[in-house]
Amino acid sequence: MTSQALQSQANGIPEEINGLRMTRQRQEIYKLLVGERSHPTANEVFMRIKESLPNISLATVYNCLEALVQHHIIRQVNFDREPSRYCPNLDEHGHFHDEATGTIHDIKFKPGINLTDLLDLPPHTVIKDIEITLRGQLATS
Amino acid sequence: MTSQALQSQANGIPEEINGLRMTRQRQEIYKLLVGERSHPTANEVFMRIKESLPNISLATVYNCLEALVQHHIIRQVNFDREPSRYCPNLDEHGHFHDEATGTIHDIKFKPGINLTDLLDLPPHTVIKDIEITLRGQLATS
DNA sequence: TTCCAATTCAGAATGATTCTAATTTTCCGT
DNA sequence: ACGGAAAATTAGAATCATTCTGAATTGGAA
Repeated sequence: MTSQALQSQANGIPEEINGLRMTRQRQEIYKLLVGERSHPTANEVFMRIKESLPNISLATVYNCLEALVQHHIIRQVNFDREPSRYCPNLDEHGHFHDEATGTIHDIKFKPGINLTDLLDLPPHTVIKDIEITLRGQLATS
Repeated sequence: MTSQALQSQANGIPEEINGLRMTRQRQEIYKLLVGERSHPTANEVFMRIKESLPNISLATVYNCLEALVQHHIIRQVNFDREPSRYCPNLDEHGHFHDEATGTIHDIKFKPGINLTDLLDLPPHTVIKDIEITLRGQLATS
């Protein structure tokens, strides 16, 4: 392979992210997630990814998603006990679940807000992760 | 039954809460939840409730918990895709999951905090429910 | 090339939860 | 109290997202 190998590939995704080797399957899945911000489930990813990788298996989709999550390349989002959804937005943000349409929307925090300042936490607590989820409806008018 | 039936029973739980008839099973499950604030799973409730109701079935535990949740008598709490947990605390609060011990702690908000004020929500949004979950560790010293 | 580890794969297994259909209990009008 | 309808309970089967297993493939280093 040419010097290109050192930088990135035709599809623009580097060979390695956060110490995770970006195999073809991982690349395609990551690209799909970045492309459509619809917070798809593993099964939805599986169905859509077949266009580019017709022989991929569902187990691989789960494997890849888990690897991407563990290397902090994407985030896993859960609503109640529904199937997990996956999100390429790494900024601190919440998720709003529109009950009318079933769609998920990223919710930014207003500037200068530090969540932990607002919570009555026990002293010496080390917070690794905060998740905020909202459920409701986008008014029609 | 005497006039007692109109007010409440020996165990102190009324015959009806929020329009839900409090059967023996629902009473015992609710009492157990109020008694120990450990946020048990359905299966943990099932195992512990057998002391007072040896013949209860797991399906009934699920039925009762669902009925209590739907009538806003208790709350269902989910962490990632772990089994659901149940919580009798109806005040608005978050949940802190201590990774070291696996225990769940209720987290109050500091006074005067309105969560929705801090979020960059789309206009005309009707929020039905907010959930805040934290993951981390209680420092040892 | 050759070897070893990582990855992928298909299908089986798991486990929390829900469903089903049959009983039992409760409610209410008589 | 009595009878019937509705609600609740029950045991076990079914569901379904996810994880596991073991074999096959791939990739990278020597």
